[in-house]
Amino acid sequence: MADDQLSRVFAALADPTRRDMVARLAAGDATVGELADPYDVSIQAVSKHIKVLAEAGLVSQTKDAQRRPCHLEAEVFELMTKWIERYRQQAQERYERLDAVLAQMRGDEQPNHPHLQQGAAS
Amino acid sequence: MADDQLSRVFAALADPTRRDMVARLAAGDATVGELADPYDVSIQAVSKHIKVLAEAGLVSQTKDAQRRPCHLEAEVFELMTKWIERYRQQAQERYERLDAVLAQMRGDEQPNHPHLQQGAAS
DNA sequence: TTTGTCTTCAACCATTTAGTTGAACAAGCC
DNA sequence: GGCTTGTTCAACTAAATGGTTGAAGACAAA
Repeated sequence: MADDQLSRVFAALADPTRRDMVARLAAGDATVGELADPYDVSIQAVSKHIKVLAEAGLVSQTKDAQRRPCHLEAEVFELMTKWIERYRQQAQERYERLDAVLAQMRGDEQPNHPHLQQGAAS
Repeated sequence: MADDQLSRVFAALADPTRRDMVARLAAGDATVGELADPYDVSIQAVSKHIKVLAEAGLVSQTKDAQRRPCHLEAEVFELMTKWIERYRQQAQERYERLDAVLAQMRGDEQPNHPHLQQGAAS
């Protein structure tokens, strides 16, 4: 997998177990053991999942005696939404532009949107 | 990998090459060959990437003679943003609640943390 | 019909991933 | 000190991923 953060975040959330853990953590911090409880896999496996989430910057861990409470880091979500929004919006605009062109082709002669340009991507 | 759509979408976007293709497609439809052009990998590899994006519902392909123009399907983005927003918001609220509790424990009149700028607790 | 272009399929290889078990480490409890 | 609890590390396995090359399918052009 690629080593940039966005890739790590998307990859981390591509696993339903890990998304589930994020959901759990959104409701409140939890230790590794507490997080592992609902699942039918070894605690080591859960520990690995948490490591993946942590390396993506989605959770942080602190120390409490032997325990390692996990905390959701919500800021990273913005990294994703920003990326998503950029292209969602761009696609939306393009769609609307196409719509205008279709309207024009349908015969109305408003000379308003003369340029349907498919430039190279950035 | 898990077989639910959300997993497929996240997994598809975990690859920078595929994110790049999405960016390209947001600017306009493109054939497989056109998409492959900027990259240093075989056209078959690109074809596979497109297949992954298509199976995630991010891209659709139509027919134009031998060509297979790819089109970005922006609706799927909403599936992601919905999931993300849910937990981002939840975590944010929890954070603010915690903040209020801390303020209360401090016994006092300063409702805000220094690092929590917005959302005056009321 | 033959040839060339665009794309996908199939088989293969190297690397990564998600899981396992067993051992180790660290801190509280007796 | 010696046990118990919570977590991680290490080594291993099976499956998935991203890449390759070669062949084949589908269509256009000659």
